[in-house]
Amino acid sequence: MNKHQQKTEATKQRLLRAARQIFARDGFDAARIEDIAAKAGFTRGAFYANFSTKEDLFFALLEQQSTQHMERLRGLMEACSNEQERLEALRTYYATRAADKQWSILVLEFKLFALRHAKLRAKLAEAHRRIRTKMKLEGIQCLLPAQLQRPQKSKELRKIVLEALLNGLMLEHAYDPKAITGDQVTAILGKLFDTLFRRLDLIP
Amino acid sequence: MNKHQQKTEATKQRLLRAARQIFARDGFDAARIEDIAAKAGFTRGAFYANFSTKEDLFFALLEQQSTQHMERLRGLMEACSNEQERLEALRTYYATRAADKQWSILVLEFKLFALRHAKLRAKLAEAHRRIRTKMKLEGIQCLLPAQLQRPQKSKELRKIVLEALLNGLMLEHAYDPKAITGDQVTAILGKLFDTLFRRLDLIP
Amino acid sequence: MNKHQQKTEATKQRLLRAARQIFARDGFDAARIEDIAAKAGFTRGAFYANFSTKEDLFFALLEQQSTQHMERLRGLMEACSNEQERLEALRTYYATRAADKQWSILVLEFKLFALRHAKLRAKLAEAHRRIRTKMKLEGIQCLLPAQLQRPQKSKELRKIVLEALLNGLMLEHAYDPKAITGDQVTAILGKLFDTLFRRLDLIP
Amino acid sequence: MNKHQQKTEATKQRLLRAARQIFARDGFDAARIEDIAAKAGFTRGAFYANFSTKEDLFFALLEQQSTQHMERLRGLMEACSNEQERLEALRTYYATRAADKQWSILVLEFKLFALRHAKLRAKLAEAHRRIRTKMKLEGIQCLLPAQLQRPQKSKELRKIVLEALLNGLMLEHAYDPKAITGDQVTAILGKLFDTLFRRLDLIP
DNA sequence: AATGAATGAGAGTTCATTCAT
DNA sequence: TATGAATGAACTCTCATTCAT
Repeated sequence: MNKHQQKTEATKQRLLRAARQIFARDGFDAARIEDIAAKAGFTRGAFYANFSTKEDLFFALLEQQSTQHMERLRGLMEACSNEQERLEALRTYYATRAADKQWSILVLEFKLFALRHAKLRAKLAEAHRRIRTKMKLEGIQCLLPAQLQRPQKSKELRKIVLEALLNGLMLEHAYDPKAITGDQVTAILGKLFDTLFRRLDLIP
Repeated sequence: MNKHQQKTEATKQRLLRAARQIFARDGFDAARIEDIAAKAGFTRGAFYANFSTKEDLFFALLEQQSTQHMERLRGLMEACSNEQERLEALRTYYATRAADKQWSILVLEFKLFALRHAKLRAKLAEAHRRIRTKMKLEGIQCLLPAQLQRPQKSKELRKIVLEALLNGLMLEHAYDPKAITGDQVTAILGKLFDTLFRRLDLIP
Repeated sequence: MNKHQQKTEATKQRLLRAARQIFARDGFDAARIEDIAAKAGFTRGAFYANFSTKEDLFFALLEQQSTQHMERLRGLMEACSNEQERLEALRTYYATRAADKQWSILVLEFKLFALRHAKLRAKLAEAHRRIRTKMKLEGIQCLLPAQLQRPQKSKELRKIVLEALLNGLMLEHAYDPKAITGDQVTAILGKLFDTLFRRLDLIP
Repeated sequence: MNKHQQKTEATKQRLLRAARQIFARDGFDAARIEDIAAKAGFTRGAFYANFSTKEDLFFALLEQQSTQHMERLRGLMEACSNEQERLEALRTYYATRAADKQWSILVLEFKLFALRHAKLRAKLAEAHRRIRTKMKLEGIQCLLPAQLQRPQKSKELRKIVLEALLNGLMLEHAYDPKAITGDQVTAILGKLFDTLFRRLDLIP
C-alpha cells in the first residue's frame, strides 16, 4: 500500500515538475497534456490517472508552488533570531525570487487565467485561502517583522506592489534579457523593498 | 476605388477595435476569430478578407495601438512650452495609462506571446522599430525632457521599470480590484515616476 | 450593342483559354475561380458575369474544345480529295493530337468528372450529342473514310481504343517524359492507327 | 503491446480498404477524410491516429496496392515451370487487371496527382523504387520471360504502352460501359499483349 | 497504475458564390 | 460589364478526454 502510494506520489510530482516547465513555456492554453506527460516520462494515461483535467493540474501546480514558496519563506524566517534579521531575510526572499524566471511567468499566467475565468475565481480564491490558512496555522505570520503585522491594509498593498514589480520586471527580463539583466532586476527589487519597508532610495 | 478602400479601412478598424476587446478578454490562444468578427458585426469571411491569420491581426493590433499611444504622448509633449511642463506631461501620461486596463493586459499578452514564439520575435522587434522610427522622425525624441535624453541606457532602464510596474499593477488591479484600486495604481505610478525621474519618495 | 457583345465574347474566350490551362494544371476540384479569372486578366466578378458556376465553365470548356477539335478534323478532311488521303488525314489527326498535352489531361479530367457525377452525366451526354449533331449537320460524317462508315459498332470501338491509348500514353508522358517521349507517343499512336484501320504492325 | 499493434494494424487495413473505395469513387481532392473513416467504421480521430494527412494515406494506399499487385504477379510467375507458361501468365495478369476497375481509376488518380504536385514526385518516385527494389530482391525479375529481360528500354516502353491502354480503356469502360464492355477491354488488352510481346494481331 | 486507440467537439482556414457599387 | 467586400458552408487537422486492456 505504502509503496503504491509512494509511487503514485512520485508520479504526481514528476508530472507537476513537467507541468511547471510546459505551462511556463507555452502558457495554459497552448500547453498540451501530451507534452507534459512526455516531459515527465509518461504518456497521457498517467496524467489522467493522477489529475482529472488540465485545469485541475494547473490548480494543483499553483497550490504546490505557492506552498513551496511560503515554506521557503518560513524557513528563512525561522532561521532568524531578531526582527532586524527577519526584515533582511524578507528582503532576500524577494530579491532571490528573481532567480526563478519560470515562477514569475507562471504567476502572470495564473492571474491572467483567473481574470478570464470568473467562474473559477471562487475555486482559486479558496485555494489561496487554504494555502494561507495552512501557513498561518503553522505560525508563519508571527514570524514576520513586527512592523509588517500592524496596519494590515497598508502591508498588503506594499506586498502587492512588490509582487507587481517583480512579475512585471521578470517579464521584461524574459522578453529581452539585454534590456534589463537578472542582476538589475534583483537590485531594483531590493531598492523598492527598502523604499517600501525601510524608506531608502529606489534606484540611484 | 476610393469607396472600396474606405469601406475596407472601416472594416479593418472595426475588426481591430473588436480584436482589442476579445484578445484582452480571452488572451491570444483562447480568442476565437469568429468572436472577433461577430463583435465587429461581421462573419469570419470578412476577417480573412482583411487579415491573413490570427497572428497577423495580433501584430496589426500591436502596431496600431502602440502608434496611437505614442501619438498621444507626442501630443502631450507638443502642448508643452518648457521642460518643466514636459516632465509633468510625461508623468501624467504614465499615470493616466492606468485608466486603460485593456491595454496593459494586452501588453502582457504581447510580451508573453513574443516570449513564446522566438521565431516571431524578429518580426515583432521590427514592428517596434518601425513604430519608434516613425515617432522619432516626427520629432518626439527632442520633445522629451532634456534630462531623459542623455544617459541613454539609464533612461531606457527607468522606462522599463515604470512599464513593468504599470503592467504588473494593472494585472493585480484587474485580478482583484479590491486589493488595489485604480486610484491607488495611478498614485503609486506617480510616486515611482517621481522617484525615478525626480527623486521624490515612493509611497508614503 | 454589337460592340458590347463582342467585348463580352472576348472576355468569355479569355476566360475559357485561362480555364483550359488552370483546369489542366490543377484539376477540376483544385482549380480556383480566382486563379482562372486572374490568368485571364480579370477578377472573380468577370467570371460570374459570364458563367454561372465552376461546373458551367467546365462544361463550356468541354464543348468549346470538342467543337474546335472536330472542326479541325473536318478541315483536314475537307482538304482531301480521295479516300486514301482522308485516311491519311485521320491518321495525322490522331498522331498530332499528341502534341497537345493539356487537352489529353483535360479529357481524362472530364471523363473522371463524368464518372463521379452521375447526375450530370445526362447534361454531359447532351453536350456531346449537341456537338456531334452540329458536326453531322455540317457534314463531317460523310467525309470520313468510307471504310469507317459501315460497321458502326466496330468503328466506334476502334475510335475508343485509339482515344484510350492516346490519353493513357499522354498521361504517362506527362507523368514521366523520360520514360516515354512525345515522339514515341506519336509513333505508337500511328502504329495503332494502322493496325486498327489498315492492319499494319504495331510497334516494331 | 502486441495486442495494441494488432489492433492498430487492423484499423490501418480497414482504413486503407475504405480509402481505396472513396478515393476511386470521389478522387483525391473531393474525397473526405470523414467519409473514409466512416466507411471503415471509425470517426476522423481514428484516421489521424494512423495517418498524418490525407496525402499520407494516399501514398500508403499506393504503396500497399502496388505491392499487392506485384506480389500477385510474382505468385503467378512462381507457379510456372517454363518460359512459355510465364509469358502466358504475364498475359493473364494484364488481362485480368481489367477486372479491377477501381485500381485503374486509382492509378490514373495517382498519376494525375503526381503530375500536379511536382514537389512530391520525389517522394512518389522513392515509393516506387522501394516497391521495385523489394520485388526485385525477392527474385521477380529473373522469373520474367527471358525475352523481356534483355532490351531493357524497349521492354519498359512496352509495359508503359500496355499500362496506358489498360488505364485508358478502363476509364472509357467506367465512363460508358455500353460503349466498351469489360470483356472487350480484356480481349483488346490480350491482343495488344500478343502484338507487343508475341507479334500476333491486335483486334480482328 | 499506465497504455494508447479512438472519440468528437471545435478551431483556423479556404473558396465558390452573392451583392452593392 | 466588372469589381471586390462579405458570406457561409465545408474541410482539414488538433487535442482534451474516454475507455478497453
